[in-house]
Amino acid sequence: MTSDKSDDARSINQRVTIREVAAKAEVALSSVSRALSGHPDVSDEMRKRVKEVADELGYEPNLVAQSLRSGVTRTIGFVVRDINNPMFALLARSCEHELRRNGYSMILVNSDGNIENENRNFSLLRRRRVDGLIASLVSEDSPYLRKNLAGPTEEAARLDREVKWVNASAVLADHAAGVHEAVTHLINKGHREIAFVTGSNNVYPTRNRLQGFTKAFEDANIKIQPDLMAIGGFDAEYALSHARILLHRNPAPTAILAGGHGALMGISRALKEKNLTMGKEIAFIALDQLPYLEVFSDNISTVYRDTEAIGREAARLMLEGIEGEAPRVSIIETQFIGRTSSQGGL
Amino acid sequence: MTSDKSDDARSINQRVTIREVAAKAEVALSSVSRALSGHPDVSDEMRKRVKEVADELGYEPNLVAQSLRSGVTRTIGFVVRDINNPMFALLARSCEHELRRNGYSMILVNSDGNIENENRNFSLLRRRRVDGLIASLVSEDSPYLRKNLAGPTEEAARLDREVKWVNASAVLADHAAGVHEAVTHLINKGHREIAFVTGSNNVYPTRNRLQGFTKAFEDANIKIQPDLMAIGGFDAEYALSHARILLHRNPAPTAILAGGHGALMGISRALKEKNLTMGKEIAFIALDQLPYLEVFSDNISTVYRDTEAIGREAARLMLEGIEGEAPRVSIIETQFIGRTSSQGGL
DNA sequence: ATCTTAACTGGAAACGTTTGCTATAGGGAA
DNA sequence: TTCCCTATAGCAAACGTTTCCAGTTAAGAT
Repeated sequence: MTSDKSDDARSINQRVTIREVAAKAEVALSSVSRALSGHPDVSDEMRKRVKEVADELGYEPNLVAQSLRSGVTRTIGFVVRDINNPMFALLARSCEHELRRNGYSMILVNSDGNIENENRNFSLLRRRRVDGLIASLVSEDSPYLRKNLAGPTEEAARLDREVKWVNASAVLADHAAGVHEAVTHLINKGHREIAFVTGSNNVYPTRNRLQGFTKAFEDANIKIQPDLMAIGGFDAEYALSHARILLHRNPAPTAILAGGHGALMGISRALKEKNLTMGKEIAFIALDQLPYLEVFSDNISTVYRDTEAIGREAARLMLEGIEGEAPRVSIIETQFIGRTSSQGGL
Repeated sequence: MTSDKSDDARSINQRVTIREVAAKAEVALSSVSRALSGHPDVSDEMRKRVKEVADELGYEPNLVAQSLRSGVTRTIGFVVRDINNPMFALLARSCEHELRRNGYSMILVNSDGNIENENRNFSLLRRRRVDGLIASLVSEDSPYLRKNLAGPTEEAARLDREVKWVNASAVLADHAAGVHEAVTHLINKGHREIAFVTGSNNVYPTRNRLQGFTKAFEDANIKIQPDLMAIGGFDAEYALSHARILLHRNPAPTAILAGGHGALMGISRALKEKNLTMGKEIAFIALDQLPYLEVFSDNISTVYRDTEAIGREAARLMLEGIEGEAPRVSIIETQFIGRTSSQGGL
């Protein structure tokens, strides 16, 4: 409870600066800077002396001043579409880890699915002079995008988004492949009434999944039934209301696909309402391996992608870009993992 | 002296500074600064003119320079014990939201349960001159704590940790109350062999839960059985191996408590191995309302606390502290929520 | 012995803001 | 008229670094 006076005056007052180190070591400011930053033009003697004094005084360089002078903040902004999706937590985590391993910090901001928020977030991060932006955009046709992605001063990397006119790095998952696999699996088992609930198609993952979905039908020479597709909302409410409608259809769907976290939540609630069990009365596949599924719902068939790899890869692309390398696009593969929830339904 | 060439280069590559705004508006630097920062000593005419020019040039203030000059970064560091625990994701999210609402950014760093990492994280954030630190410490007796929490220059707030000798704000959950309620519930139903798997007691939540646990036995005048308590590890592996041992005990436990995310994972795996179903052969209670439980495992009895409120409250304490108010401790209540998993077992 | 060079070291000017101080103009009071 | 405010505006000095440039010294080359 009692604050200690045991430390010297320094800890009560301001922080130690390079100037004080220089004074105590009786050398020039510039020498301290060079000694501490590993500059070659410093004698061993000098480096040793300065380091000793710096340690003794508990000197900790001011990154703010360093940034101002050097023009580099060693900070990356991470703009996330909607952090309610636990997928993003995982992504952010692995990305932060990789960045910090390379001496960068990450500032994470959440757009809450709102374009205006997203724009404000970009602006904030730009004012903070981050060295780079990693973004999972709310929409690929926001009116602010041009301003926010075409900035000349910082690197940009997109997470699972296509923006044709901007030449920045991106990590894209090959959703289509996994979805194709999953749907083909269902078709082969005899399913014809396959429902699909997903977010809006103003972002790449939705469009890409739809491609996989329709291609599977085409390849099987089966006509797709548009009224079994609910495309438009990422939230559980959208999914719940549309799943209800789909389940009342005649003929009822024998299988149902959830295009992400919100869809998964909404659909599972709708199924519970009608007392339908996944893998029994209806086949179910989650088109994303949400992290919480590992814990309890290990019966759920999913389209898997290595989310941590995506975060790590995004960080790598970012660092490469900062190093001056040309932007590139990295594709992460996906894979259907059949478990019991995709059985039954027929 | 810089040449025309470099001036050109600057206007293409570099960002607009206050100096360029001043030049174009034909006023002094200081006037631009005052006009844009809302300083009172500025005529309406001046403010209007400056704002117009600033907008026209797309001026965005350099927060790095502002920070250096003003000594304030409007950034809070959030040091999290182990981000693998989904609890922390939720916490961080609500905290970030509240901070940003008040004009602050958050830098989140993960200690991975390691004291050395934690120390490095503190050091990094201090070098970044954050205005405050919010920390869920790895341990309450780390040797680095004195250095890291007693800093004179930034505010500190603790998340669910007791450190008696430091006078900083804290948010503490009243785990004991909820656990007491839960255990009393079990005792009243006739349980006597109640097992408890939890993390190590070098942090407050473990100790506090233990208090509630033992008090419930005392109040019921029943002797506690120490060999039913596994205290020591936060990870699922620890919980798994100790749950196995506990389940082989004779007499076998009729109920089992999980003291957090890792314990929950480990125990549920151990139960599955022995083909025991929660709520049937054995009663089960999670001493934390992990966020993923809402999605699928809505049958699990828990001790609930409002995690988002904790994050929000931490942010508030931080902001209060920055405003100059005295540190204070905020208690969040907990509550036993009985569902089907805590039935059976007898 | 003198010149060159190499290996440092120190001084001072940036980086982009904020802010204390001083200067000016115009208006009201004396 | 003279004097003193008040309301603005501008100048210049910080903030804590890095880095360019110019010295200094000692050693090697001639």
